[in-house]
Amino acid sequence: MPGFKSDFMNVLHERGYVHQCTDAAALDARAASGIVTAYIGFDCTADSLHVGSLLQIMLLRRLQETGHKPIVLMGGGTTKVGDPSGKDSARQLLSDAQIAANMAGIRSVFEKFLAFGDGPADAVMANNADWLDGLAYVDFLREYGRHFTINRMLTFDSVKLRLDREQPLTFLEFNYMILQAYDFVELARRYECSLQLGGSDQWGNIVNGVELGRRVEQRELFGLTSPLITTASGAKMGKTAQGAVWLNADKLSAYEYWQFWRNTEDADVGRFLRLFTELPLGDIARLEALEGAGINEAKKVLATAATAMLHGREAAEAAAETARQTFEQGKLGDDLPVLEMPASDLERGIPAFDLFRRAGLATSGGEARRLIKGGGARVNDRQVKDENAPIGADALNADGAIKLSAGKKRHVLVRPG
RNA sequence: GGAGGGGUGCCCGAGUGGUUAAAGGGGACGGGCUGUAAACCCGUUGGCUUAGCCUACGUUGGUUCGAAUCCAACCCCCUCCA
Repeated sequence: MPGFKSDFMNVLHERGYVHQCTDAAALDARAASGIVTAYIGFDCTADSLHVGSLLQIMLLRRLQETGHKPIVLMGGGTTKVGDPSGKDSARQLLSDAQIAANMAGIRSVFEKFLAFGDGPADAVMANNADWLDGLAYVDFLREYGRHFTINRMLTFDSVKLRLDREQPLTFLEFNYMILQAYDFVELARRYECSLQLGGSDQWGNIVNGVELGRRVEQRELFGLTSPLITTASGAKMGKTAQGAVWLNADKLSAYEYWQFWRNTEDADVGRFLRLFTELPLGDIARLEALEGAGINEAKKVLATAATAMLHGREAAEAAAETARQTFEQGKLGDDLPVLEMPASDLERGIPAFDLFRRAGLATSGGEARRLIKGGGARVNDRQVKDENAPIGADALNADGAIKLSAGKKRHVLVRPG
């Protein structure tokens, strides 16, 4: 690895954040001599971000740590268009109200990772709806559209993949890259922003922005992308038994988030520690050298560190403790998901399959029955044999709860409430 | 507007009148082995009040004892032509 002059570039390279960069040497010189303002755009397609976006958030955090200024760009405008990158078909169009609601859900997570304020290296938040919503179509086309050739746009992966696979690409989506390019120029004007970060799937969009900046503003802009993170066995990162790994606490508890990291594959532990925690590289090298079952200790460190960053130290420790009690001592941890059940229902008793469904351990009665037939369902650690057997108040343990388990890892506590 | 191809379960994809809740693969879930890992092996994978019933192969109608399979109209997608 070539030695860089700036902390920023050194840290990014050492920890494995860099996939491509438009001009690493020039960017390094810029970062070594003063504050660089950089941005990442986040589209508002859901009411919470998930771990797939965590790498981008970490990029901004590293940027700020090394003395530079992050801009979080909310895609209030671009979300109305929809990014075709990496997708086979257009997303359903979101209404303005949905976009606004999603943006509200997403915003809060950044405050956990970045320091916002008015200082020179404080993070700021912007919304591209502020300049995109009011664009006059013909003026915009004349001023910016002439800098884009169709010939070139057709060569970008986001477009090419769709066409190659004979999937429709609407003109609406086709415009996304132009709007994103324009975002970069607009941020350069408003904030002296000179660097756009993003995932590797954003390379085309980012390069377009860099070029547009040079053509219309004679500015030297930079782009830097991070690698696509997959697990060592090739799967896309960010799925758990329950679905997406959300960052908002109301969509995924600290305990479940901790579990997600705890279940990291052996081969990924070192890489994830470098990317998603702030442990010194020396400590990480020591942890990832652990062999056999020993590497589980490294996974716990990873889980607790990552969870602490998002949910706070206290919640992370509590999640670690719950996991310890549940998995290592066979007891009940306080942080397990809880299903509140009316006392009257418990008195009456509920068929086992229905209880598992209501606890969210199966999405339908049939799935719950299959779980039981397959021998994967347990009540208070005893296997359920009869799918219709009523489970009631007599199953409450000394602690006043019933422990339901689906498989070895998924547990829910049922409490009267 | 014209010609041709196509729309099947979470996804991909077979199936061209009955034994088809629909081959095969992927994914997912469960079990085994382990270390709450990977790999591998086994099972399951539409819903329900589950030895039964209901709903399903773009939509709506029709032919037939019987249709995902045949016919008609319509909707949507792809390719080429205008």
